[in-house]
Amino acid sequence: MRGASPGSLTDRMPVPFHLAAALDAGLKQAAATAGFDVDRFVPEVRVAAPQHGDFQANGVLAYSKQTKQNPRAAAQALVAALPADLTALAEVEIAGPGFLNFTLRPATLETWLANFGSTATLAAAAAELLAGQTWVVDYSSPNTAKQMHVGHLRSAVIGEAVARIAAFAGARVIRDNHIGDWGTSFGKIIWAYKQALAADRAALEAALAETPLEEFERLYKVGNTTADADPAVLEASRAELVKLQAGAPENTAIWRRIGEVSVAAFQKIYDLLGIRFDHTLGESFYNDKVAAVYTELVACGVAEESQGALVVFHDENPRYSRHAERPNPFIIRKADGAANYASTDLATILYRAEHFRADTALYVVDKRQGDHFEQLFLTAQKWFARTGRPLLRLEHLGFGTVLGEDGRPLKTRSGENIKLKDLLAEAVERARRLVDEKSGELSEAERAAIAEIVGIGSVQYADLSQNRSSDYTFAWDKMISLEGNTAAYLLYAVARIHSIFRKLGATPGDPASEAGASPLESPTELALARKLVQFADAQAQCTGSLRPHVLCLYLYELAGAFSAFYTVEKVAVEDPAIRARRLRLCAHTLLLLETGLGLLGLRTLIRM
RNA sequence: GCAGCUGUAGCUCAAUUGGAUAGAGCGUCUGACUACGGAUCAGAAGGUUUGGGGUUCGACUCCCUACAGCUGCACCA
Repeated sequence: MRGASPGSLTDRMPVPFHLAAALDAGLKQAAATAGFDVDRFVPEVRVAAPQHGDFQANGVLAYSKQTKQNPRAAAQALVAALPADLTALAEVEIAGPGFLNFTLRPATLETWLANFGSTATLAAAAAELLAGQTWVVDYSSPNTAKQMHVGHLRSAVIGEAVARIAAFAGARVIRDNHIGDWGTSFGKIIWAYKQALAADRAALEAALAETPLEEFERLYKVGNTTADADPAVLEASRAELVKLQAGAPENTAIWRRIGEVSVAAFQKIYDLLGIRFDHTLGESFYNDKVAAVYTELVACGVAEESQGALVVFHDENPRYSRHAERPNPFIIRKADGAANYASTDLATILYRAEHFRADTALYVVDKRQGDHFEQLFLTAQKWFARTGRPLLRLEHLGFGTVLGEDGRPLKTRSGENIKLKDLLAEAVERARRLVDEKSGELSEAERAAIAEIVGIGSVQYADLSQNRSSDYTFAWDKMISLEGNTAAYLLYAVARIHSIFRKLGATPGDPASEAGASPLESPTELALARKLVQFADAQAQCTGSLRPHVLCLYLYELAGAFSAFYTVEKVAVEDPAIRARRLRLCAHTLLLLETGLGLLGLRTLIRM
C-alpha cells in the first residue's frame, strides 16, 4: 500500500457504491497489518450522526474489551495501518473512548455522484447486493368470493415494496398471490347460488353482471347463515363441496367463475397500488399435491397420528412439544381427512423450492399468524433435512393491525370491515379537495390524476413509513396532510425539482446542463451531497432488514436536505459553473427520490 | 392457565439490532424571502425511555421482577 497521499485524489480513483462496505474492508485490512486477531475484530461501520462525520466504526471498543487492551491505543494502531485507498476516501479521527469517525473528502462525494448519477449506473450498482438469488414473495393473499377489506391493505402494500426492494437489489423476484380459493365455504356458496338460480335466474344473472364479487359475497353470507341455522342445509352444502372436490362439471364451473370474478376485482385494486403478480397459485393449486406431502412426512418420521388427525410435534420447543400442558401440535391433515392451511402451505414450500428454485420465500402476513409460521418453518426444516433437500430461507414478515383513532381495529361506524375499495376511494377524494384548494388553476383531468397519485401514495406511504411489526393507527388528517413525513412532502419535492428544470428549459440528467460544473462549496450543497451518498447505505440496510420504513426515513431526510438547499441557494444563477453544479445536485436528488419512491410502489408527479 | 408481542415528548412514530448529548413530524410558541412553486425554510419549549433491580467501558435495546395493553393457544384461513 503506497502511492497516493490523501490529497492526491484523481478522477480515476475508484469510489465504490457502498462506501460503508469499503470502509469495513479497509479496516479489516488495517487490522491484519496492525497484528489484530482478525477473527475477533468486526469493524461495525455505520452511518454516523452528522456531528461525528459521515461514518463511524465502533468495533474497536468491542475488540479491545475482548482482548483486554486499551481501546484508544488499539484505535491508534489501527489508524496508523489504514490502507491508502481508504484514507483517500475519507479523513479519519479517533474520538471518545475509541470510536473512529470518517468524514468523506469532497472529492469522494463528487466522484460518487458522477459514478452513480444515472438510472443505469445506479441500478447496476444497487443490483450487486442480491445478484443471483431467487426470492418468492407471498403477499396480499385474499380469499375469493369476498371483497378485500382494510385488513388486506398492509400485506399488499408492504409485500409490493419488499418485492421491489429485493428486485432492485438484484434478486430474481417471483410475486405469488396465494389466494384462499378452496375450502368448506365453497360448498355453502354453491348451495346458495343454486337456490338463487332456481328462485329467479334472471335476477341472479343481472346481479352478477352488475357487481359480481359483491353478489358472490352476498351468496356466501346467505349460505353461511342458513347452514348455521339449519342442519339440513349444512348437509346439503357439504354434498355440494364433495361434488366440487370430485370434479362435477356444474359445481366446478361455478367455482371457476367465482375465482375469475374475484381475481378481476382484486386486480382493480392492485392496479391502483401498482401491483402485478407473476403467479396466482391459490390453495386449490396445491390440492392434488398434499397427499405426497403426508406420505413423505410420515415416512421420514416427522408427522404422526393424534386424535385421528395427522400432526407434527416439536418436542425441542416447549410450546409445540407433545409434553406441553396443553399440547399445540401442527395439524397437517384434519381428522376427517381433509387438508387445511398447514397442508397446502407445506406443499407450497416444496413447490417453491423445486419449481421456482427459490433461495428465499417471504410471507407477508399478519403477525398474529406467527405461531403458524413458526411451526410451518420448523416442520419444513426437519422435512427437508431428512429427505436431503437443501432448505431455502423462510421468513415471516409479520405486520401489525390497522387501528382506528380510538385504538380499536379500524371499522365502519356500523362495525363492518371497511372495504379496501372504499378506503382508497376516500383517500383520493380527500386528496382531491386538497388539490383543488392548492392547484385550482390546473385542468380538471390534471387535478384528478394528481389526486389519485397523492391519495393512494399517502395511504401507501403512511403504512410503509412505520415499522411494519407494530400496529398502526390510521389517521386521515395526518396521512394526506401537507407536512411532515408524508407522501405529499416527498411528492412536492419531486414536483418542485421538475419545475426548476422546466423553468430553465433543461432536462434532468442531461449532461449538457451539467457540463463545466464547479466543485461543491456551500454548506447546504455539501450537506445535500452527503445525504445523496447515503442512499447506498439506506438501500443496503433496507434490503438487509426488509423494513421499508428505513428507506422512507432516508427519502424524507433527503427531501429535507434538498428543501434546505433550495431555500438557501438559487439554482438559476448567471454563473454557468455554479448553475451546472446545482443542476447536477437537483438531477441527482430527483433520480434518488423517484427511484426510492418507485421502490415503495408510489407513482410520482412532475406537477402538483 | 400457558405463551408471544408491545410500553419512548401532550399526540403519531424513529433510534442503523449494545454506542457518543434518545431523534423527527403534528400540536404549541417565535421568526424568514412579493417566491427557480409557501404543500417551504430557520429556531424555541417539551423526556427519570411504565416502575424497580441486575449485567459492563457503555442499556430504549440484554437478564430478572412488578404493572398495563394487545395477541395466540386441536382440526378456520
